[in-house]
Amino acid sequence: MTAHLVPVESPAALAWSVDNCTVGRAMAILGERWTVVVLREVFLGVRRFDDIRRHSGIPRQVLTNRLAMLVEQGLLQKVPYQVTGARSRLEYRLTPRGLELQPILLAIVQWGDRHLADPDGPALEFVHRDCGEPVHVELRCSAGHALDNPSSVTSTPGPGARPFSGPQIAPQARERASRRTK
Amino acid sequence: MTAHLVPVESPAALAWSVDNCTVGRAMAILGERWTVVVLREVFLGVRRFDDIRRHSGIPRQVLTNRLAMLVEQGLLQKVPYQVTGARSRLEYRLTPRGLELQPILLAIVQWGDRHLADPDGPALEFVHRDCGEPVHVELRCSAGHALDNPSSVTSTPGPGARPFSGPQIAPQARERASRRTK
DNA sequence: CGATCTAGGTCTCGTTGACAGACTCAGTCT
DNA sequence: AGACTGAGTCTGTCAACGAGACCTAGATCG
Repeated sequence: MTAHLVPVESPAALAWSVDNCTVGRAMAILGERWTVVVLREVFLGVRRFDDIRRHSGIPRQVLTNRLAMLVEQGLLQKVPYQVTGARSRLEYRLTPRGLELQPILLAIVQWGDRHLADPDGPALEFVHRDCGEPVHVELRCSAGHALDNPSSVTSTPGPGARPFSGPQIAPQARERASRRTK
Repeated sequence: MTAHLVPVESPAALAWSVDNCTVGRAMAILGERWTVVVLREVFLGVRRFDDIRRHSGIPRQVLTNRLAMLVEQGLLQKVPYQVTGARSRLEYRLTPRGLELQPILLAIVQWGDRHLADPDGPALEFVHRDCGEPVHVELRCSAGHALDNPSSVTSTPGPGARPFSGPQIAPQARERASRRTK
């Protein structure tokens, strides 16, 4: 009889499928090494290809890909601009959908500044345009309560929840028919 | 004289180096395809290797790597557990540093639910443990003002700011030196 | 006893993505 | 005409991803 070291409960979340959880989908967009850095640049007002590239150090090809992907996903749009005495070119601006990423970006900045900043502090601060005070992200429920510690948040299945029907991976001996497309 | 199509201002952010901006560093951790999905699982209470793998569909090798990286970065820690009649094993739990990622995760969920959810709605909802009301992320400045639209946030150089000293990319001159060897 | 199950991994290998460096192209400036 | 500039494309190398098979220690079953 072995005494267990921590109480063993089976997490309720395991009963629910997660294959339509939007975290996975969002991270399919945001979860590439440079995507969020590109967005940071655009939020900072750096909107032109070479400006972004020089300012952030992203390789050309990668920047091309990321920008195209972000346009395709509807987070950025191309807007023509023209400096006097040059031909018209395109710059990248946030769409409304892209603007709504701001809380994500600020949450990342907030965490990064707290845990990854240089000893002399963060390079960049985000402030309220009206009063100049620094901005932070906070959690609040619809009843208006501020949620200050992480454990006061819990999760429940939402309207789109589906029961978790075993491993949708490979049940180990699935018919080995369809894979060979070579 | 060519009239320009949009007002052309040089963004102030270009004057400041961004190479110690914490967004880049944070994304070096979070900006891998599956990292945030792993974190979601752990936040949901799914803490064991195979549970995470089956529940989320992450490939084994990738999960191994992500977990090791997250432990190394101090976001997760290994805690031994034991189900009765089995040997002691390890599960992964959030460290305090990891728990502080919750706003990021919730900001992603919030954006994803709004823009990427199935028509029947999100699969998962996060609620206040005490009152059951859904949780959302909001921006607020230190003076207590709620910031509801993205343009009321602006950025200024912070204490660690350094002036931007040209392209730290390739200082290579544009000389057509050598023929390409095919 | 040997066979089997299970959790948590490795190993191998083909595909995709990151990245650097060179080349292109259209319009402008000298 | 020649050089410059912004925004790319092309090419080749190398790391990361992803699928599937294999491995291992302890528990259990026949």
